[in-house]
Amino acid sequence: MQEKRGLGLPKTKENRRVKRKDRILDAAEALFARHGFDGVSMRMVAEKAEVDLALASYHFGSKRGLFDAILLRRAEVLNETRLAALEKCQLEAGDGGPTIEAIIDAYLKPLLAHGYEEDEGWRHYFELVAQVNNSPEFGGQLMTKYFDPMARKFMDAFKKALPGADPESLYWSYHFMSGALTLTFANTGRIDQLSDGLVSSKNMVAAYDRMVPFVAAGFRQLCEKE
Amino acid sequence: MQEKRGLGLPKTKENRRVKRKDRILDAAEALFARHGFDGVSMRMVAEKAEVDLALASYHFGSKRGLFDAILLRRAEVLNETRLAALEKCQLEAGDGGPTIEAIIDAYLKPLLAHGYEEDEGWRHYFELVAQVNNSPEFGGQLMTKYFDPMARKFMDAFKKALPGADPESLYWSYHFMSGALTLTFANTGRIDQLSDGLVSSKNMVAAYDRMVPFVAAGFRQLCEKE
DNA sequence: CAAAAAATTCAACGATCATTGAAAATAAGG
DNA sequence: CCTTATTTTCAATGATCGTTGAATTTTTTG
Repeated sequence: MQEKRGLGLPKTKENRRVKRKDRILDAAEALFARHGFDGVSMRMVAEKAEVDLALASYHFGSKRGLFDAILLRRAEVLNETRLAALEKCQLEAGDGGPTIEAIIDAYLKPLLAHGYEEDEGWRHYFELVAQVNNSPEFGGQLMTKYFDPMARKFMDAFKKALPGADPESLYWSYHFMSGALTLTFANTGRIDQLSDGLVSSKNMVAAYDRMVPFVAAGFRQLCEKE
Repeated sequence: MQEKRGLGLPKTKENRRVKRKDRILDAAEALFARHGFDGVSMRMVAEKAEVDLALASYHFGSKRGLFDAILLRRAEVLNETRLAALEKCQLEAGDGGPTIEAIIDAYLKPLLAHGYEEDEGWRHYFELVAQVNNSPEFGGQLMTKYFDPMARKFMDAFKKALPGADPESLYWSYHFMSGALTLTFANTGRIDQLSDGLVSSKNMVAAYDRMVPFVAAGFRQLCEKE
């Protein structure tokens, strides 16, 4: 009911041309994050994005194509930011290499870097990744597809920081970190209810401040020699 | 294609009457665990359970009713087992109360107790809980509904074992443990791929042996006074 | 400005969805 | 054995699903 095409202020030219694809991505991202792949219909996406039903299929080929485009869009940004943070802390550390805390920090902090508090798009994206990561159907292959090269670089850094560690323990430690991270950013409100409102799941800085030492201690306990 | 009604050996009487409801629950549990609530149709359930399409609606009222029945069925068992393990370790510990490791052990070990390796039903259930736990739509309220009283008893035990700890840190620590646990039991195969097959996500005992010290160290680092 | 290309709309396709009322079959109770 | 209650089947409902071909509009290109 908003405005019919033609009338209303048409804004700038590209505000109507390229913006439609992005509006579809943003709307679908929010919906997939909340309801999962099968809980969202193309009609819901079209309505939320205020575009014609057929337009998403035209731009992305299929519902699955739309889903993949959403995952890819921010994965590229996130991977670059994480790897940049890793290289930065490696350069600063010198020969000895960075500490466990510094590596974990490089892994976690980028999630808060892209204006997490302000940009609901990133919040939706992390909620989506949390669902994908825990999906037995697609979790393994999709996380591998979009995050593996980045994750392997971090694994190498951990190995160097924890010389002589049991490799299996290293991978499990990373896995535990991934699980803690994704549930935290899943924004389910669970911790709010369990703590009777004492803890707010919206306060990601508070969660971040605790996740780094928590995970670091776990890594050390499990992987530190002697 | 198995056997049509009437012919074939009808087994005992109740083997055909009550067993149908259980067959529906088992089939739906496996399907929901893999595809999520919206990824499963009543027809898929009926086909897998080898019953008529209308039977699940008759027994459980609706698709959502079926879903809730699945969650509830094993939640009751799991909560009892966990609380029994908690009380047992509290009795054995005496006045000083149990250690962090003992409490975490009481929380984690019951997942392996119900014949995890043999009983695929429990494996499916944990996969389902992993998805629910990370679902922004239902995660918070469903986990609260089915696991809150048990979780609060464990929180009390943690508080007693870590006197003077910042309450917020305690809740976050529990949250991180929950995330690590659910992702591990989600069985996504992610860790297999990341480690090039070095680590098998099927080896839950290996994961358990590492999760206890990992999480315990995190709790201590974050919540131990001194 | 005209022609070509890209983007958008419209209408419809066949398939599948969850649910249900009525009929049929089975089990339980007297 | 007869009656009643429960369970199971059957058939159909209206709704919604993802996708698509053709028509129309808008943008780009020459």
